[in-house]
Amino acid sequence: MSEDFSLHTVDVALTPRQRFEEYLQSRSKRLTEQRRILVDFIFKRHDHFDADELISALAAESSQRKVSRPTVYRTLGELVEAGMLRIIMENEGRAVYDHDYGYPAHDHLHCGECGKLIEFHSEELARIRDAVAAEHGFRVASHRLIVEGTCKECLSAKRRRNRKLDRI
Amino acid sequence: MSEDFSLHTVDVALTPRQRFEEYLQSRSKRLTEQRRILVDFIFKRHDHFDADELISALAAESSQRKVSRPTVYRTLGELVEAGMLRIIMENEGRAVYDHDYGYPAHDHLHCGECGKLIEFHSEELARIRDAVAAEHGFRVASHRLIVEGTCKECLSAKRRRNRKLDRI
DNA sequence: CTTCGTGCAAAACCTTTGCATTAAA
DNA sequence: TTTAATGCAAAGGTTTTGCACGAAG
Repeated sequence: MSEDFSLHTVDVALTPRQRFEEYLQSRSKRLTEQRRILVDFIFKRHDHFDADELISALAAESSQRKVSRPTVYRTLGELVEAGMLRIIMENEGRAVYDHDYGYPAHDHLHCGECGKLIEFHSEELARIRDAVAAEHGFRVASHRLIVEGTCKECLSAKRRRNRKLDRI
Repeated sequence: MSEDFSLHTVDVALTPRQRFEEYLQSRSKRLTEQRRILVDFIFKRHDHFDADELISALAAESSQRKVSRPTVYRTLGELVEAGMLRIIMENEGRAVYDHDYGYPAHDHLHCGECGKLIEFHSEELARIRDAVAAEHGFRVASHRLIVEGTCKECLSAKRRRNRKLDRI
């Protein structure tokens, strides 16, 4: 049983880089320059991204030495294994990654008009999830919830358009 | 506003094939032999599948005339557009489809050990989803929730293995 | 030194598309 | 008879892999 909680009892005071180092050491993997660049870059700010966006953004930072595409993919996989990133959805065939470390658990509202992702957190949701799982004797590791729809801004824009049409 | 409810007020008494015919007619599309084979085959029983499994299963039914791979993909897209199928997850790069017609709304527990998908329904969940969306002025179209973890059977198997190890 | 990681190019893989042919309506 | 749909083959686009070289421990 104890190993099942180990993922959740990591020291949250560690920086992402330190956390990643810890993971790498535990697997006898090496902290290379490329992995260092990537973990620092990815956790510099909180946002959602896909592999291509990451590679472009990295290339834009001329100060950074470039990291090859295969290495980016390999490192993304390691960060997911380490529990530091998670894939929240597939957008047009590309996996969209989200921070899963140093940031509170959350889910997303996804606007189908503008593509925006709005984060929210609900304790109640976790409670229901656990209750349902318990009914089935299922042990929860995590969950992924995306609510599809239209955001406030796009709804307003639509209403404006409709009002205009009404007047014609 | 009225158009926003139209998707939910379709006549549920229609068979999947009839429902699909209705959709096709509304778009001036034709009810071809291939589309008939596919809609009948897919809705013959309720389960989750990916394009490849569907093609194999169809090929196994020697009685059925075969449908080409591109046509299968095209028809799956149409059934999704018609609101009769939905993609619940990506499994190893392949889109996993689930019935979204003639079957009550539901979400899934996904066992990471055996890959099983367990369905459940929760009114409370929909309530929370709507409350959160309302807080953000977001209009909900649908949602996708997957709870990852380990199912009862795989937990038992694991416990058996552990007990054995303990005795050594 | 030994082993692991990187970069390059090529491959793998699911899904989509162009086009000539076939079949709905 | 007109227009949409199919099947084939080939292309698309993301992600993965084989392998020789380079770097970490």
